[in-house]
Amino acid sequence: MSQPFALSQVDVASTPLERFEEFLQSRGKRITSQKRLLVEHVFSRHEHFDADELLDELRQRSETRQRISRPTIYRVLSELLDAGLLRTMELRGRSIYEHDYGYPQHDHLHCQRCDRLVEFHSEELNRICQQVADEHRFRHRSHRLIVHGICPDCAEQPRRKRPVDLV
Amino acid sequence: MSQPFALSQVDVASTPLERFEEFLQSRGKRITSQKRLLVEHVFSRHEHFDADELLDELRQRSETRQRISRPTIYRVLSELLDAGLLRTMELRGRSIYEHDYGYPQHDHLHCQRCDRLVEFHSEELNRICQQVADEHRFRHRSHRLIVHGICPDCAEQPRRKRPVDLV
DNA sequence: ATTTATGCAAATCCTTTGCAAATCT
DNA sequence: AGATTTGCAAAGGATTTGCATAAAT
Repeated sequence: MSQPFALSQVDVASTPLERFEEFLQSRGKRITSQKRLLVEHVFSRHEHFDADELLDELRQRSETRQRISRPTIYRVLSELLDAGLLRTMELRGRSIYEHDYGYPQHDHLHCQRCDRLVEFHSEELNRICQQVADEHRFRHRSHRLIVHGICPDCAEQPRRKRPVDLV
Repeated sequence: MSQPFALSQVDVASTPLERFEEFLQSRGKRITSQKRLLVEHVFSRHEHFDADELLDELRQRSETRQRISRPTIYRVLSELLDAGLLRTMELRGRSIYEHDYGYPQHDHLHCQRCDRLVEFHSEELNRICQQVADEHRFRHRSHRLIVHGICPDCAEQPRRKRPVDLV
């Protein structure tokens, strides 16, 4: 859970799974069916999710009768963070994960009513972060901005309670 | 834990405690010695803190042999959030609280090595948040930006582990 | 007198860990 | 074979809740 992983310039891994396998190899870690299953599932859609949702979804995929346990979910997620394939943020006391490989840096709008997450990108914001860090002589590594508010849908139909999914 | 609290235009409460008392009254809640103690302690310094630190500190203030229990800490903190006197953010899986009354809106630089928090203010950032919300037709309520990096001190003495306090 | 708040103990929720058995390389 | 990984059960840490008692209005 620490050192950044630098891809060697020679081999350019293309799929998340390939990249993950390289990462594992470089660390002397092993590739298992659970890890493959999890990575393939996670990168088959571009959605935000938490550990519980992942666990449920993987258990429903009966095709693979390969069950994956909760501890393993957490262990693999942690490796994926180390590998730079996923990013995480805390929302309502739980960790929310999202792709960090092959997707541009972005931040989020969060609907306080239905929990919806909408992504946005702002170069101007990146500039500000860098500038603020410089001013305080911080070495800038990353940032997280969440704009909290009410989404258009919820603004219309007032007061329903978190009806849907994390998009 | 919800409705924004609007101060009536007539009486302008000045101290946090006064404002809290007004809030409590408006909700038919009661003012107790524990609440007073907690509010006075919290607003006697302008620092970030978590529930545990607060509990320890209040227990050391032996002047008041009024002990305050952990559940009560959490209950009062929650009221203070509702009252708009405190704001909170999640850091390393725990809630960090800070003043939200009498202090200008600001965001934070966070040192990933020693956990130090440094505040900064940026009008430009506020503008961007408003603009992004508008673009997505969100009703903007608030935002949270944390710039993660390494503070100047930690950059010098590499690799020591979270030596200090949350400033 | 009534109603809300407190403190205790226990429960919850999310996440992590110890350990023996199973799986990679 | 030898090392890592898994799954299970149980532990952990932060926060919340049920309930009887204490305190506020």
